[in-house]
Amino acid sequence: MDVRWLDDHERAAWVRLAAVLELLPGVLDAQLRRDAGLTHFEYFVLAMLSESPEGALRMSALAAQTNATLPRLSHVVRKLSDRGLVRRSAAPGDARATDVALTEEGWTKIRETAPGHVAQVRRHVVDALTPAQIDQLAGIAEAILGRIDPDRRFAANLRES
Amino acid sequence: MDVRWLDDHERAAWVRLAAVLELLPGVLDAQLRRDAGLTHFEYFVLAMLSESPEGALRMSALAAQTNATLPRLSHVVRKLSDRGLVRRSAAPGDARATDVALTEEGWTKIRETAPGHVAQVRRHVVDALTPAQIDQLAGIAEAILGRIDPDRRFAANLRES
DNA sequence: TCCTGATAGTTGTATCAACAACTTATCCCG
DNA sequence: CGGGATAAGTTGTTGATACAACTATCAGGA
Repeated sequence: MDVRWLDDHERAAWVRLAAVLELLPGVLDAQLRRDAGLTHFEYFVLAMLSESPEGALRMSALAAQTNATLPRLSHVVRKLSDRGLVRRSAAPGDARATDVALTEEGWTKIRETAPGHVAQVRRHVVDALTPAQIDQLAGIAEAILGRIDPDRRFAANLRES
Repeated sequence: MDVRWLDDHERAAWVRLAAVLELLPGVLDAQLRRDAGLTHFEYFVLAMLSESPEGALRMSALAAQTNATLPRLSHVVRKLSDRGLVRRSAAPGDARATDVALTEEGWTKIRETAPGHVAQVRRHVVDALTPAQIDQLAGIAEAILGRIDPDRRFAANLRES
């Protein structure tokens, strides 16, 4: 088995990407925990709901949009429900299914939280790049997604405010 | 508080980057768990050791290079030690400190594991990009790191083969 | 010398995510 | 109109990480 190792350019790029992969999630998570008492994943769940018509989604649809397994989502939704941010209701027409909807407090929470999160994204990512780099980044990430998520189960309708 | 929301270009780039942030670690982790029974973090620990002179490092130095807290590293090293991949020894000259070194089995493990991991990185990242994009990516990641890790505590001596 | 503060690590606890097992309901085909 | 197969969620258990508390050692100054 002979290995195609990375050349200098490739390694420089990968090493830096790996560092971003390691550090950036922690930075975003920390701000949300501190300022809103939310995990990044919990924030993302609320955000996806807020962008759906009526602020409600079927559990399995929500799981697909957030790239979560159903068990994971179930636990998280239960806790969000305990905190009064979402409400669960039996889905009309299919007795197996459950619909999740933002409560009034949930709407308030996401409206209050989004600006700080966007500011964080701006500070640490968007504003660090030139307009040309922004477009390059879109192309690069798109190309990588073509490999790791070929049928766009996840990234399809992503729209983080 | 008026918010500077993201425009279309910015959002396109961020949404895709966020998707990569969400999916890529899982892909890399899965391959290592399946083929080597190692967490990505455990692999990274072994890799950092393998690139140090003598294959040994002080605990705190290893923690810095892997961006881990000392408690986290302590737990992981204990388990790697139980599996016979590393050995802990009192550091000469400072009775507080601990040196961690790869065992012969540890060397074997990292040599066997590296090719598959590099292949994975190639398949999902490097080979998805043009040479121009490789260089763009290095620049973009570098710029982001300038914001999230200004004094390069982490990315300094990163050298993932 | 001795005392204070800082450094290096370990251990224990609570939180979060992955996986497996289970319940209930729906679909579809004979 | 059964009945097996699939789908939707929930619950329980395990493994992993963050955080806090603790022990032991070193460094430096009164």
